[in-house]
Amino acid sequence: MGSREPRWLSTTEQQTWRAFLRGGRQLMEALDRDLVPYGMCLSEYEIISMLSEAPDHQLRMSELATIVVQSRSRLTHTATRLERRGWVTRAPFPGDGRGVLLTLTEAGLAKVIETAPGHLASVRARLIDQLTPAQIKTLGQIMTTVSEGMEQ
Amino acid sequence: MGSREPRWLSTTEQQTWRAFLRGGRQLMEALDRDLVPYGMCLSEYEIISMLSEAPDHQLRMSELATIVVQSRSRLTHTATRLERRGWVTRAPFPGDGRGVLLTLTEAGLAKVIETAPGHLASVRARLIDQLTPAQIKTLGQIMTTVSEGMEQ
DNA sequence: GGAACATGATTGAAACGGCAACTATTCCCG
DNA sequence: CGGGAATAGTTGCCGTTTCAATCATGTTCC
Repeated sequence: MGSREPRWLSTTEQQTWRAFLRGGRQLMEALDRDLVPYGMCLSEYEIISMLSEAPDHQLRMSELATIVVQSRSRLTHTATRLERRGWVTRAPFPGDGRGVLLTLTEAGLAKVIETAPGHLASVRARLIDQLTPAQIKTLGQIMTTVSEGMEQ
Repeated sequence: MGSREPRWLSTTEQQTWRAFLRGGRQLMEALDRDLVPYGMCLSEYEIISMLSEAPDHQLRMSELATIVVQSRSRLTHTATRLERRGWVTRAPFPGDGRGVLLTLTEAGLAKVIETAPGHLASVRARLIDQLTPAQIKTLGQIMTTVSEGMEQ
């Protein structure tokens, strides 16, 4: 039944898709590079940054994994590394013996505070300040749509 | 001189940035997952796909690395893997003894042709078909701007 | 209550990617 | 022309990520 010929992308669609791929890769790479002087990469910063905003600076592993879009296994490994650096600690999750609560330490919070301005400047320079307010708003709508279309 | 207080992101700016991070990660992850049945990941598909569009199905390593935004080292490793699967071959680059020309094999081309429709459907379902034509156009402009701001 | 199933997290091994060192070639310029 | 600098690519090592298997706890339902 379904046509065997796929619906190819129009010129505009293809340009958009290619620009998204290339631009996205370049952006992530640059943000990672900008974090090297602080001794971490973006995915690690995301973790301690999310923790710093959470109530009591703590989140359950599974919830955190969902927020930062990482596999449970990856978060386990990364959390172990962050723990070794003294930025987070593990504790049993109250009320559910399966859960683990990840908590930001004083040193971890200090690291977030130290890193945030530089990272923020990086995001501004490479993304936000390159766009008009209208583009920023549209980009937010687009990526929210994409994201929502992906949750299950 | 420069203010010590950074210019924080406005609510809209922050929402956009977070949605971009999350949505981008989710999208890339989904596209990778959709390629598993074909025995490759997105970054590998990009390589053989670009080769399939190039004159004589061949490109110089350095040029290809720039196009797909991968480090030379990474491309070397990946090319070796693709070579082992019989999808590409290496040859000296004519006219420049330092260069290496990567060529798509018959089998490699067949693999691209086999994979393209499914991958295309994936990009459509998860990104393109979720957006209005106006959004698609704007997204293209945005990501082109971001990309151009990053060259050099 | 307990068997079957689902969920949360960890583990170890293998695959992948980044970095720095290295080789080979080409370019630049006196 | 020749020596130093730049460019292209590879290599080995090591840190990171994935994958499948595992363990522990929770939930469901007869």
